[in-house]
Amino acid sequence: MAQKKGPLFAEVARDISRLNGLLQQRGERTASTVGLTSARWSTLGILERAKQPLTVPEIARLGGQARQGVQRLVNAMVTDELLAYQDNPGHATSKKVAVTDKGRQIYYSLRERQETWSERVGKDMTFDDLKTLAQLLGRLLERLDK
Amino acid sequence: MAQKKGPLFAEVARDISRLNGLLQQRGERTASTVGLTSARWSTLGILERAKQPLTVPEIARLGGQARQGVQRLVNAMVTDELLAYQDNPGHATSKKVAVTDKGRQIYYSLRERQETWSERVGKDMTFDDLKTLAQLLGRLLERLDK
DNA sequence: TCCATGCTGTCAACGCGTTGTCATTTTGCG
DNA sequence: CGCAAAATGACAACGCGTTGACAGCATGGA
Repeated sequence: MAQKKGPLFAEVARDISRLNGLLQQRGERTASTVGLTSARWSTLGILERAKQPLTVPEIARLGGQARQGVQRLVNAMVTDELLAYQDNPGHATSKKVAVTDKGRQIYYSLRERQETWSERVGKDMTFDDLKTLAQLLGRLLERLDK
Repeated sequence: MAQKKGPLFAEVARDISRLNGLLQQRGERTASTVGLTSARWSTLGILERAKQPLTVPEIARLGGQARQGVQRLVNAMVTDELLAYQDNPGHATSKKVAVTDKGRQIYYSLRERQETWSERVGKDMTFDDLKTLAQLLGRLLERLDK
């Protein structure tokens, strides 16, 4: 190997942490305009992308989070009528979680807003840059996931 | 523009959040072997990279965090003798924060460990890949920071 | 010099992630 | 079929990030 990857990797790790903070901060701000938090927003996103009701542990696995935290979040969101529990034919106690009309409506209004924002942020990156970035991050993710 | 960047950007954002989680989890595990947390580790890192004592607000700015949270962390680390307050000639109440010998020793033992780990993780990425990744993340960071 | 403005430390409340534990249900294997 | 192992919901404790508020110090301009 010509050069050490370690320091470079450390820089990447710092950048990711920093970016995550900025993105979350931005997400928090955007989401708050409709009374959401970024955690709730991304939970809605997971369910919408799945296009079907999921159990709490399934949501947790898809989001790479502890099921206990997701449980707490989902319970709160059910109380707020963004989500609703449905009976799960295959399981007596682990109910399916579905997005309500209210939740869906809020989610898509945020999606629009985020769309225009991300277009603006990505202004000085080409489509290919973004694709490369997504590809590299994906590889890293795959590597770290196991 | 040939294709929409929005969805791609959303994917990048999700990847960053996910990677941040995995990296923090890993950092937590590594740091815990010497009785540290990843937040304390990165605080030590900021001070070591600065190569000089800093005030709490300076640390917060460098880390992109709220000064109140950093203050709490630093106070705890001073109690644990990882950091120490020094008088600040230019300011009566905002003391400088310095790394103690104990803190420095722990930090560098972690650096070694992280070095070998990151070499292993970066195994299936070339040096150029990592460089490209760092460059793209840096651009994004710069864009979002303002 | 004085005073408005900003910076700093501290305390509090909150959101959200983690891990651990426990009782209960579900599962899959012998 | 039966039973051990895994999955699930719940509750708790904790770490660490945020914002808001408030009092005291620092700084710069009138």
